[in-house]
Amino acid sequence: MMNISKASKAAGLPVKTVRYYADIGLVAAVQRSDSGYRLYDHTALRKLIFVRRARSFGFSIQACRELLGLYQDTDRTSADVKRIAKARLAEIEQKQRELQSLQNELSHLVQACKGDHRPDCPILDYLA
Amino acid sequence: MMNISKASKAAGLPVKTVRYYADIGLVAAVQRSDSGYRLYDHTALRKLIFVRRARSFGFSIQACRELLGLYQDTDRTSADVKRIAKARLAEIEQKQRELQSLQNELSHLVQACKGDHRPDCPILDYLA
DNA sequence: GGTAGTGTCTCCAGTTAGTGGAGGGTCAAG
DNA sequence: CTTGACCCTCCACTAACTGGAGACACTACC
Repeated sequence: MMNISKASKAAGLPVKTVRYYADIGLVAAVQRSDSGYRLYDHTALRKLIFVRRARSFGFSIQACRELLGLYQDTDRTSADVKRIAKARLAEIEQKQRELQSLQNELSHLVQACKGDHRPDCPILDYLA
Repeated sequence: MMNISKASKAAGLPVKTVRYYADIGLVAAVQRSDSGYRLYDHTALRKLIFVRRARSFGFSIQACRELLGLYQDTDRTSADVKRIAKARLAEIEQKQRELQSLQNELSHLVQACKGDHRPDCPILDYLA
């Protein structure tokens, strides 16, 4: 069991955000210490990490709830799990394609630049 | 020249958002019609598309301003352009790595599921 | 020329997902 | 037993939209 700052460091999230996720019932602390401190275990930590990654790609809190639900709701049929996961996977793949094209555009920009002290950069005409 | 709804459709953004970007001076309309309608051209459209993609990967409006600035500020030295673009490129590459690992996790989930009507799914124990 | 329907305008209020800070209790070291 | 780092709650604020009201504009058909 670890307290909130250790969990937040390990998850790569601000303490404030971890507390917020607990408040809205997204990732609850496993329990409270006698003095009221939130306590997290390995499982809760994994959920925090999962949420951080999912959030960083624009999945909404609601979508994160659904994704976490995949792991937890034992009343769901296997087919339900698969359907939801597949839909998200398609979104991820779409994001990956768009990210690739963003990367291409920027790396083209970087390579086209001589990187010297003159203000001319071939790409400056690109949108002109 | 096209009006706002045509530009927004072509850019894949809601009209409201395009108007918002104009309001905050991120992507201005090229001009107004006699009746006050915002008018966009090909260049403005490219900017809208660029912003949509950048935003969808968590670049802030401020970061988008900087990225668009790369193309437009002819007072910038080539070295400045390169430095800023490189920093963003590193961020993009980091996002791509994280996206990959998110995809792995989900596609593992999908493949582990038989997709039948029973509630058991091998992954349900993953976080239990 | 009139009017229905859609598009556009501004302005203001609400939402999502946090973030900052005040005010106050807790714990471990010296 | 005090000092510094940590934790708590609560409330206000921010970023980036999003929805809706009220009003003007444009197209198209009668």
